[in-house]
Amino acid sequence: MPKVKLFDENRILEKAMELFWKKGYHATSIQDLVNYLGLSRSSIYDTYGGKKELFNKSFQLYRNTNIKKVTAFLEQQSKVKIGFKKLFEMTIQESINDLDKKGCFVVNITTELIPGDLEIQNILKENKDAFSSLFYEILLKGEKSGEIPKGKNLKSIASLFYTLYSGLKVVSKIQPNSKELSDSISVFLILLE
Amino acid sequence: MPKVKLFDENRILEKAMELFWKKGYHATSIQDLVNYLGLSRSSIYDTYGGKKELFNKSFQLYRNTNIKKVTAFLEQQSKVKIGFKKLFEMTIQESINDLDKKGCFVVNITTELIPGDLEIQNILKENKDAFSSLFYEILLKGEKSGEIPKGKNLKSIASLFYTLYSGLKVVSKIQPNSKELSDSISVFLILLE
DNA sequence: TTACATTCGGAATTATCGTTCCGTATAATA
DNA sequence: TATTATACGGAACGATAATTCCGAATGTAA
Repeated sequence: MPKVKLFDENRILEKAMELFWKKGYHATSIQDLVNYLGLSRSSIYDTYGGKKELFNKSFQLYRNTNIKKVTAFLEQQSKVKIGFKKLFEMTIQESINDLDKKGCFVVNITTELIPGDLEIQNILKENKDAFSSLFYEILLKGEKSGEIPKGKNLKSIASLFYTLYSGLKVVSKIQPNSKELSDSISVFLILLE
Repeated sequence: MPKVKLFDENRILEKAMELFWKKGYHATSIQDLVNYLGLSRSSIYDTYGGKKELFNKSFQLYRNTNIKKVTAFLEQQSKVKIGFKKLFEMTIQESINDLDKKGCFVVNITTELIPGDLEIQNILKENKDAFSSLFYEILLKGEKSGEIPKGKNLKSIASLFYTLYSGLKVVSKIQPNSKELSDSISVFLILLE
């Protein structure tokens, strides 16, 4: 009967995610994965399929984790505007703490695999829509509660949030400067006043 | 005495720039370059050094072209706020026209080669500073002329412009939507009012 | 204890990578 | 016209890519 797996499939998937996140898809070789995961080639192929399959699973894990994290964070905030402010401040702080300068896995993959990978492109579209919708719902809540003045184009602001978030994650790779980024966010959030 | 070069070194450099721009650094092989440039391996190596050297020269050409283009564009505008609006609209239109979905070479390389390439990281920092300074000078001009109300944090707005531009170039790769992006920019530019 | 399905590590395989080398073709000079 | 430095194309090179294969190790069920 089958010998039981000697490693935790999900724990290993997390590690694969870290490596693809840091190095990107093309620059990560199977040898890199063997070294980093501590698994042999055959175990990787037997368990996950191949490089692309392992990548897809890692990337899915990242997206699932992220949308859940952000959703939970925003929904537990009592004040909408402060919630978004905290979210952006958190994003900045994460970039500063990330000595590896990994940036955002989604942003990195957007620029690396488009054009050329239509499957990923569709996934990225879904991901963007999920975040835009989340932002929009929260903004709407703020409008209804009177926190955000009526008459604002909330759809555009939601879209703008995603765009700005992506930009932050690019710029943070170059040299994350806490004051510069925080001040920018403060200026930006005047749009909700 | 030396046979004269049969190809235009700069024209070939432009083509190399196109290919690295579209495919990124790692995903572009020498064979890809041989096919796309119409040159043999030895000609590439004799003329440009190697893959990295050719890439560096291509990337430099892109940055030089871009900063000059944007500088000239903004300086020839009589009205500062309309100038920025036109600049962003132009950026959106370029993304829509770009069926290759190349995005921005600088943004693509930022996410692909950081972390891992300190030389490029420094170049990217210089490039960001050049654009931020340009934006700031133009904003200052608008403030002095009375077009932009006094009391705004122009340094932060300049930095925000660069961040937003980067975000636009990421999001545009997924699915450039003229109305969605234009509306976002309109909302964003309320910050100058 | 025995049987055996499955995991594992590492060698083997095939393809492609970046780079170098070399014989031939070329065109400006003497 | 003869000379010759250089550009050129393509073969060759060693390194590394992704993937497959296989024998030894493993641990559960009979």
